[in-house]
Amino acid sequence: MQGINGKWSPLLVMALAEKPYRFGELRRLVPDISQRMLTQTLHELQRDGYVHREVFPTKPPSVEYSLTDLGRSMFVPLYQLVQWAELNHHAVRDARAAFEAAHA
Amino acid sequence: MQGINGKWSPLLVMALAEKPYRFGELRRLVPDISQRMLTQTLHELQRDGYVHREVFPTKPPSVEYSLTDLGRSMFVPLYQLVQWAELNHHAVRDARAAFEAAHA
DNA sequence: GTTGGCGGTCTCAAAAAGAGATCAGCGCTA
DNA sequence: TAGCGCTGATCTCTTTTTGAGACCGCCAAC
Repeated sequence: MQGINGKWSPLLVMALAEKPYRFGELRRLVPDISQRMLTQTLHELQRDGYVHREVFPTKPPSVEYSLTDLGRSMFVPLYQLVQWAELNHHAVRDARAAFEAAHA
Repeated sequence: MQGINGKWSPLLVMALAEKPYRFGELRRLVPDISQRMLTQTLHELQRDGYVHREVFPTKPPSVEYSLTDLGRSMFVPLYQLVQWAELNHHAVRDARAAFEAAHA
């Protein structure tokens, strides 16, 4: 499991799978991510070839991030895992509640 | 993506998918994990219902960890992602090398 | 009687993450 | 023309997480 480490990388890949987004849009789209971690995580995703970064010379300059072919190909199995999580998060919640009840 | 956070959880789930293991076996099986993180991660996996912990009153007592049904069901999409990573780690390596060459 | 494996816990240093201020450049408005 | 805000970052400071390693009681083997 290299590259998709950290809790933010998968969220960003999932967001960018829909369509390219700009920095500020991602910031609003991914809740609770700090500007610092957004910069840093996007940089790593770009370095590892998952994400393409393009600067448009508007005023002020805007920066668009999009998935590369590699990023899109990872989205396929990543999406399966996210689907599983959405189907089963209730089971995790129940297990956690039962566990904490047992250890009261 | 709840529960499978941290870099150790997926590795432990992958290991336990093969068969149940004891604490010391997991320690040897998962390279570079510290005893501290192994204890802590197994505890979280148990709390969230992915892993079952059973103590056998041998001498000294042995503790066996195994996947629950929930854990096994997560293994399915997790395995897909690991497969993808194994097929594409070279692309990531190449991208990283190219990136660092460009920013030399 | 000393050594070693077992499954952990405790302490302390290092690394990572979060919060918030700051930056330059330009458009807008007062 | 003086302020204000938006852009995508970066810098500093604090808090959280992780890693490294010592230590624990128990017992079996040597």
